[in-house]
Amino acid sequence: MAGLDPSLIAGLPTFAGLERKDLEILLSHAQAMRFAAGSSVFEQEEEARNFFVLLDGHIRVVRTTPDGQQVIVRYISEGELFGIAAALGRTTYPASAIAVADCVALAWSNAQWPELSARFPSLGANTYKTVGNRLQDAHTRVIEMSTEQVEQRVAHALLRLVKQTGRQTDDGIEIDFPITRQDIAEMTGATLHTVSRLLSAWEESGIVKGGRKRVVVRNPHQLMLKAESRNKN
Amino acid sequence: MAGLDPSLIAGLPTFAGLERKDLEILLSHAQAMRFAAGSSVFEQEEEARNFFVLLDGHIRVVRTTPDGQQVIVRYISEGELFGIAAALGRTTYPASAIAVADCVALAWSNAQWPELSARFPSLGANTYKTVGNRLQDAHTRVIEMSTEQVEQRVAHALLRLVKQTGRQTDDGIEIDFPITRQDIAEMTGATLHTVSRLLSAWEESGIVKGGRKRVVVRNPHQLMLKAESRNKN
DNA sequence: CGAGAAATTGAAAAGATTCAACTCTCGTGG
DNA sequence: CCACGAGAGTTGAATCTTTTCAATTTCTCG
Repeated sequence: MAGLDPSLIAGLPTFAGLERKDLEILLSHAQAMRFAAGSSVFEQEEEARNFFVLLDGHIRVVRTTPDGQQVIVRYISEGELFGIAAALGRTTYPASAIAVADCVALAWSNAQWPELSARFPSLGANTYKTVGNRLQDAHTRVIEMSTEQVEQRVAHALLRLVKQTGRQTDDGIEIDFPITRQDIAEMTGATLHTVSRLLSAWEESGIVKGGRKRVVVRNPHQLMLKAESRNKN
Repeated sequence: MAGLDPSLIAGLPTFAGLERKDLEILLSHAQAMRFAAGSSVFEQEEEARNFFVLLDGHIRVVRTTPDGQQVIVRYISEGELFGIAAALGRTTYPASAIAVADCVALAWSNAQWPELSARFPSLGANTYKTVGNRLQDAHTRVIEMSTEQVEQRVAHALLRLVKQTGRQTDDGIEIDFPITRQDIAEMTGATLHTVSRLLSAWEESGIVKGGRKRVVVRNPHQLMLKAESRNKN
């Protein structure tokens, strides 16, 4: 048993305020796991056994309605916590998590949460701060869906993705994982048709560049304008 | 200083698992406050000084967009926590809270949260469970807004209000505080016109009974049908 | 190279909003 | 005590955004 290296997680906000020694203790309880692109990390309604930190890759969190419609709750990127049902007193996962690229994650048993969070108060504080941000995000999304048109919502969603996972390329900033029009539709409460039309129009005016499962934002500033004003530009 | 009676809060889920003695300690740190109907408890963006438990009355939590549009985040009823920014590491309130009826609440200083939650672990656990439920609620709302039509969303919103604050009357179950069509619109991302038309239609078929700032649900079962199926009944 | 997934795009239809006018209700002040 | 005025609610008609339906095209991966 070689043990995991503390440098893996030392820089992450989740573990801010912890000593090197604490990190080693934490890691001694963790298990590294790999997930191939397209595979499921956990399923909605399943009994929550673990909580995770994503070390590499991208994960899509999806909730499915009783009648089979899917809504993308969020994308998780490197360094983020996910599957933290335990910290919120839940025994099942409220959504499914699917690897959209090959992923590496650290997993802790949920049974250890009370002990770990008590032993390392900053871990608890950091986690709850994350929860607070997610609650905030969810409300922001409710508000966007209430007050904005599809065009603005799609623009906002792209901007968020770019901010979260954008990778600079010659063409502009590319979203760093495969994403379909259907995915964007499921993030924004639109249909893939409407999203496709919007992206086509934006490509026309040089704001974005599309591709199969690819989106590159060439002109973030113009996209921001689309996101802000309810008037057509 | 007479001190507050533990029986005030003894039955509330938030304080489950605490001894009478603990409750007394907690109450010794709390301050009772009254808010007249229509008055503000705290404002969005304001520095978060306190967190609260509502003992009596009803509170509307509202977020306002930069361009002045309002969205109702939730209604708080008797026994519920609100303004719990501190537990999530926030220093400002993310929304405003307005008393929709005369209210009595207990307030604790946010500065005391770390101490209190450390001293009474079940208080912490209960609080985070509440947070988990609210996160869940917010996601549910995102999903509703993504996948449902206005009619279904309004039906769901009414059913939730009835469940949360319904009061049995001769006519049916009445929502226990003054609520306008505009309010319902702000909860569902619709316009007051559409809400008014829906309620008129439902009144026609005997499902609800309206009034100035009043809604009575006469036939919850039929309303559930409206909430479920995307087909017109 | 072929097949299936992903994307595009036109046309028709539907749902909800916007605009506008009008009515009702209730609390207040003369 | 009653009238009045503002807030709340209703409803028709026009308009607009988005969806739905349908037909094609394009891509890429095995």
